[in-house]
Amino acid sequence: MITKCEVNVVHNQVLDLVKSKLPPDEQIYDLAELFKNFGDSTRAKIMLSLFEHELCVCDITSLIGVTQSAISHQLKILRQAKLVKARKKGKEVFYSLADKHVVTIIQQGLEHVCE
Amino acid sequence: MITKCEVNVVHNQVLDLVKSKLPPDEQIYDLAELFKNFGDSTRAKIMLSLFEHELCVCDITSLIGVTQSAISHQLKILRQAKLVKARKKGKEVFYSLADKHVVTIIQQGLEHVCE
DNA sequence: ACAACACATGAATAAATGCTCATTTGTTTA
DNA sequence: TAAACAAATGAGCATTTATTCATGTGTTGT
Repeated sequence: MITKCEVNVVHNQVLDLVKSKLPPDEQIYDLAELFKNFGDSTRAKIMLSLFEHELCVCDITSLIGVTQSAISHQLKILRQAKLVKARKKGKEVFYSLADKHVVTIIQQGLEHVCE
Repeated sequence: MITKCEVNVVHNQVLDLVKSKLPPDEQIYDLAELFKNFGDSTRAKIMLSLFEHELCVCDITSLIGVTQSAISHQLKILRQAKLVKARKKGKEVFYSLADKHVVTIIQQGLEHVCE
C-alpha cells in the first residue's frame, strides 16, 4: 500500500520544512480535543450565554431547548475541559467562563461565520 | 416537565439580558459547524501542515499516518467548509489554506493548549 | 492505445457522541 | 425528619463520524 510519491524527491524538501515546524502529535491531539468542545451547538450556546453573565443550570436549561440532564452532561464536559467553572450557592450551581481564550476563540469563529 | 425555576423571578432579568445578546440560533449552529472542522486531529494536522506551504495530497498522506483515501475524504470536508482550496497541476492537486481566520483560530487554540 | 500514477468517491463498519429517561445526591425549608 | 427542589449521574439508544477497502476518474508518458 506504499504509493509512489512517498519517495518523490521533488517535494521532500518542502516536507522536511513542514515537518520541522509542525507541533508534536500530542499537542495537535489536545488542540483537536479543545475545538471539539466548541463543535457542538448546545455547548457553543452554553458558552455564548455565559459571555454576559454567570448562570445556574436551570437558567441555562430554560435558554436552550433540551432537558436539564442534557445540560448537566454538557456542562460536565466543559468543566473537565476547564472552559467553564462552577460556583455553588445553596441548591444552585452557577457556571461561568473559566478561560479568557474562550471568548477570543468564539469571537474569531463568529467573525468567520458572519461573512 | 416544566421545572420550578423556569418561572423563578430572581434570574429572569439576567435571562432576558443574556437572551437579547445571544446570536440567532442559525448563527450558533454555523459556528459549531465551523469548529467541528478543527475538532478532529487528522483535519487539524492537515491545516497545520498547510501553514507553511501548499502541499499535494500525496505529501499530506506521507505526513499523517492514515491512508490516502482518508486524507481525500477529510480534504473534501475542509474544501466544502471553504477552509482549504485546491489547485490542480497535472496529476497532482495542491491544497492550501483558503481563509485567513484558519490561522488565527488555530493559533488561539494552540495558545490555550500550550499553557 | 495503454499502463502508471494521483486523487476522488462509495460502501461498509466500528467507535464516538449527544440525547432522554430514570434515579441519585445534596441542600433547604416546612 | 420528611418533602421539595437543583443538579449530577448512569443506562440505553439513535445518530454521526472517521476510517479502510475497493473501485472509479482523469492525466501523463510510453
